[in-house]
Amino acid sequence: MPVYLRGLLLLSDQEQNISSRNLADFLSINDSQIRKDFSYFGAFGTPGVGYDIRKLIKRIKKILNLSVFHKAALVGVGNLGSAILAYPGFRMYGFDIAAAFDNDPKRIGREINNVRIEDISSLPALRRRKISLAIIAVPRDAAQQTADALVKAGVKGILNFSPLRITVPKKVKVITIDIAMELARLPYYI
Amino acid sequence: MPVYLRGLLLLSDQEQNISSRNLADFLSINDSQIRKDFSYFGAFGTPGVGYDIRKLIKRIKKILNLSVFHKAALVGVGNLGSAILAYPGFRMYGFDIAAAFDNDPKRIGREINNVRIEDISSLPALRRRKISLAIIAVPRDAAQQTADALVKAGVKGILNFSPLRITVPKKVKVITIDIAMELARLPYYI
DNA sequence: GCATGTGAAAATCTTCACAGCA
DNA sequence: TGCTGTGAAGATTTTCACATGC
Repeated sequence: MPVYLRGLLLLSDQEQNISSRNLADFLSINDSQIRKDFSYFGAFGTPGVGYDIRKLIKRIKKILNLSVFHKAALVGVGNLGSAILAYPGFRMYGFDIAAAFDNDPKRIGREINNVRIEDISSLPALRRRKISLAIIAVPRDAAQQTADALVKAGVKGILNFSPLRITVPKKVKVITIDIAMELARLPYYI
Repeated sequence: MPVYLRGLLLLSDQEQNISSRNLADFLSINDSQIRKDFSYFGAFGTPGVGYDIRKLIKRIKKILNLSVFHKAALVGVGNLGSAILAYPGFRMYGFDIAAAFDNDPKRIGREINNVRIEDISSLPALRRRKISLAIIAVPRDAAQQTADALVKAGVKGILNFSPLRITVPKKVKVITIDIAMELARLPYYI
């Protein structure tokens, strides 16, 4: 579903409707895969016409729990963290990086993209501020303690950029992006 | 295999041997999955003992074509690109970011982590320098033209950080990391 | 006894093919 | 006619269970 959503968002300013066949071509997958996947969530399209892209986006956003705007916190405002703060791509999925934290006094108080960098000791306030998503972009040695602090602050989902395996209670969902590992997949194909 | 490699690299400074059971626990997967996967590439372990971690790492690196050191080029030295240049995690997989390119005259000539930033017009030299992997970290509007230039320069594998779908000849392998899309997967679970 | 490697079984995922609707 | 939604078939992946080797 996230992949379909991304494809549809990219297509939405070009077309009004799309068939499963055309979306499949765009995403380089099989068309009945798409129809089958959508069918698990009920009917989305019109026979003979296809899918209304804007409606479909709304529907998928609802399924993915993206129809309400979400606030996310960023922990670690080094190079990677700064890149994330400056990245404009979150908005179209219904996200806002609403808070940023670091432990470096030189960074605290600065502002990037209208977000003021706070001291990491203020993490517990996330609960009160109703921020339940976080992005970890700290050095690897600090990843686990950051995760612990986030969980304590009531965070329910974490996007983790450290290559370390972080341990959290299983009610908390972690998605890890290990850039080096992704790069390491390439030589196999060449 | 990349996931196994990462786990083993993390474990290698703690243990000498590991059983499929223990590795499975560490990675939160099923143990026969691991044995089955390894069996496709021949026998790796010793019954009654398990797997020699260092040997296993060597073996998997060979399978993934990581046993020779690879050079990679980075295109786009903004925030994200700088983070990638500064990231120390590539080395353990056998990688080196050996070149960096940008089109901003203010950045060209600077050095980050012993890599001098070159003008993007020098991309064609990648072929001569035997660099066949590249990382695209440019603004989204420049992603496709960057990919085109890389393909022309003989690059065979691309790690793409732009959310746009880039089109390349099918002999070129592209792995896309869309940070916003990954974050968008979290709210479903919470 | 302990853990691998592997056929066989079970579960899941993908594709086919077509009835039915716009 | 064109395309959806979906049972059924086919393909693949995952798990089981155990004979074999250290």
